[in-house]
Amino acid sequence: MEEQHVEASRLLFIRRWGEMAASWGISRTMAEIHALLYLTAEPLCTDDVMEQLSVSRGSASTNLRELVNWGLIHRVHRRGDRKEYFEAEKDVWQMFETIVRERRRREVQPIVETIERCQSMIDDETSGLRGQARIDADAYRKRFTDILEFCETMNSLFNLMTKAGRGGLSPVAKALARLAG
Amino acid sequence: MEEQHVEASRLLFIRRWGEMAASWGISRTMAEIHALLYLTAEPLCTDDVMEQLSVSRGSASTNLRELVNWGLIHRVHRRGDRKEYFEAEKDVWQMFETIVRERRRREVQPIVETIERCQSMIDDETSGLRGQARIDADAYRKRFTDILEFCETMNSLFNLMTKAGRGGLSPVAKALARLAG
DNA sequence: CATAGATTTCAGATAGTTCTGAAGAAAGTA
DNA sequence: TACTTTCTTCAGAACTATCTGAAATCTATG
Repeated sequence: MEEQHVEASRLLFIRRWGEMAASWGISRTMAEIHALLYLTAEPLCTDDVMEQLSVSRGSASTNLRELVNWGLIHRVHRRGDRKEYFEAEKDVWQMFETIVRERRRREVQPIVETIERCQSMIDDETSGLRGQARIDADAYRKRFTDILEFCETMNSLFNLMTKAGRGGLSPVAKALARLAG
Repeated sequence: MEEQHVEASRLLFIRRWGEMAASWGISRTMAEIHALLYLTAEPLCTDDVMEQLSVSRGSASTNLRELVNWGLIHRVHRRGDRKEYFEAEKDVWQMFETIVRERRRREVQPIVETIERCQSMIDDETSGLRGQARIDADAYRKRFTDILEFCETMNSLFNLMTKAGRGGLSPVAKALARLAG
């Protein structure tokens, strides 16, 4: 086999992409399927995925559905063929935007909602407090506000990143450099 | 108890911060300890953490060490007291920088290294390939390059952000919001 | 250097997640 | 309708991550 290094690089990438999954809150198999489809030019069917990654039909089915839900892969129907095929989004920036949108929804949004609730809980009560209790409440209020601002900054950063990809990094970099003084 | 809402908001925040942990690749207890220390004005010792969060000594010890490794909390020594106390970084911007730095190291860096290896594996071999094998190798090269470019853009953006952050969170947050539209 | 208090470590227990394989549903075809 | 192929679902199995509790280690002090 002359292409053994090419094939090895393919396997290495799939493996590593899967190993990274844990720190992204994604299951290893789901990430491996995504990597496989990202590298493969033609759409693959469930049996291809099962065979290439050595996973069961149930797992392949579930993880493919989840990837479709995320919007990272699409179903492809071939006329005259009963099977369903799947194809990954190949535009990296589009992929990134999708991942960011999902992660923001899962990670940042719940915190924002909780903080807002925490703030209103404190506001309900602060005016009636005196002495140390009042001081404590004010300290919490400050911490909650800081976190909220932090989340908003994260959101802006995410927006900025997706923009940066489209127009190129340079305009964003300049704007930030100006800010940094 | 007049402060029951204040206390409730404290518990709610700690709980939610912990629940979020999974999608950040951080253990729940570690996140809860961080939330507890973030909200508490005075440094706490291991026993305080054990009592307030109902966790074992071993778990408290391990998770506190891990938080120190991340740089999210500091050890505080009190003269005349053998116990060690822990205090969270309260500057949210500093916290943001720390989290981003760690996540980049854990999530982005390994991918970059893998891609570089994949690329060199392909380069070793491409010139000798002809026909379909050559076309496949070129396609892989393109996919790897796309991912690498993406990682580099992320890195640049993080660098700029942390630079921009020196002047305090609020102006940066506002400027980012404006930039991001 | 012996002791008591504090911290760390780690083998085994527990809890949580993901996978498997087979049954059943759905959809196309004769 | 009966049959075939494909897809989905889900109970139980397998695996992984995290915690517990106690023993070992460390450290300050008389």
